[in-house]
Amino acid sequence: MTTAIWWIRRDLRLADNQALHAAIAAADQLIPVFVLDPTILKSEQVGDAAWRRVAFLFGGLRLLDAELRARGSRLVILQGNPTEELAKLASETGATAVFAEEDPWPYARSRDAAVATALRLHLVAGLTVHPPDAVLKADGTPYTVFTPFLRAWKSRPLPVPGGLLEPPSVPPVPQQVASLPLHAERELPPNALFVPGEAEAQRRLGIFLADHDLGIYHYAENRDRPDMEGTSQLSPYLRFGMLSARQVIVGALRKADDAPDEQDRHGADTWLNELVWREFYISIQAHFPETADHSFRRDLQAIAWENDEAAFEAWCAGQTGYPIVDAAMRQLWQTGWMHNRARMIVASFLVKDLLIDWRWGERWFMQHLLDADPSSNNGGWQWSAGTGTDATPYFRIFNPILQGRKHDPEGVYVRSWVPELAHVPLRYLHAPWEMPTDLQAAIGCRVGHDYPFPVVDHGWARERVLAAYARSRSAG
DNA sequence: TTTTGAGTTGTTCGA
DNA sequence: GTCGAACAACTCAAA
Repeated sequence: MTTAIWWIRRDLRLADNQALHAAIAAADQLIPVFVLDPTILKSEQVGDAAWRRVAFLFGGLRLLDAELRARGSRLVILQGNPTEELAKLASETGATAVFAEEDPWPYARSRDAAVATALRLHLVAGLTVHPPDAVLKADGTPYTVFTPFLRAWKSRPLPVPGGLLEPPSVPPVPQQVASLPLHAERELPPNALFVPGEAEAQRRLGIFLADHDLGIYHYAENRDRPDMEGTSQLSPYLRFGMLSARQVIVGALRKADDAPDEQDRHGADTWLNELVWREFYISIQAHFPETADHSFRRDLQAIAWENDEAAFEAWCAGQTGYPIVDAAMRQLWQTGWMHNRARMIVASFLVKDLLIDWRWGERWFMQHLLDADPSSNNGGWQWSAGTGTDATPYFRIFNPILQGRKHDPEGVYVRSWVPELAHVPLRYLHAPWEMPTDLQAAIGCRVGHDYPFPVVDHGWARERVLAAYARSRSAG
């Protein structure tokens, strides 16, 4: 009788789970384990900032437990240092091996290295369709520019072994193994935007892939409109592995192949590209772990950030006086999610307009986004800051007024998240300080009283950040 | 080794 | 209001 441990980390699913399959193939008894790691939970909890993520995770774990019980198994919850907890479990049960999905996040790698010194740890691919070492340049070094990476990625055959896509039957758990209860500080409200679980993830994927005005075929036209539900909103599910990258990418490729016309195919292609961006940033993190807390570009490591605490608080609270920025930050605070276009706008605003270190924004996103993934979040912030892998021209600075007018042309997004601006005429909605004072009084929205003045003048801030970047570049 | 083409997502200004 | 050019130079990838 051999016993194996399936160590679940960010792959909360039964279908298309290569680590689970490898574990099943190796053992007669299987112990599915999730270790509540204080290092992760603590670092994510500043105040109770991460309560929503924890609640989403715990909800997902409970549902995974229910799915396992329906198959005669169950989920074992442990708490503490993973090496100690797993070693203890292995000695109690006689488990001889641990199977887990590979994760290139620097903390995950050091954690796994520690576990591997104590136990036979098998790390199995699955976080991405193509593991970081599978997409390399001809000379064996990693890509650092997206487009060539995309070409190479697409030229690789898609590994789709048969049978993996269906949930497997799971061997039983030894009787004596104890599990801790899951108590979240706060539970997700019943009307939460995101309901956890593999079944919900599959349901949402099915809806996005179906033919309708807000589906994959219209993604290319709709994706930049935060006032519409034109994106898949699958990111929290990918983050916790309630869906596999392969399930999603196979879906996108099939829809691209089946597209009735060129425009539909373009929609599916555009969405696929976004998924390849995820793979790209995971590859970057695997090969350049130092970029987790440093600019990828060395010449931009010496920027003299302003780091004004009060300005940062205004940004966090959605009180900057720029409506599109405030709408987005309040959407994040209230739902744990933010539209992708809005992420770019608030990131550009924090870094370029407020001249605040991109790491501050990165941390805020990590704490509040349900989908916060170290690789994608870091890559996105470094891209916005212009410090990342794809050198964006230094002069690409978003104008929050123009971005608002362009991407929220009817003001629906701003009005739904910034209710004090609900009655501001569209003409002034993205620059309310330009409203005549008698109009402000008439509609009950006095700028400086009911809604803040801009924390910074965009034109002035633009010159300031250009100068700060120029100084760093000439110093480096 | 050298050369060549290209690089997610913009803004501003002046005609 | 619309349109095209300027905004710099640099690094990467591949031939």
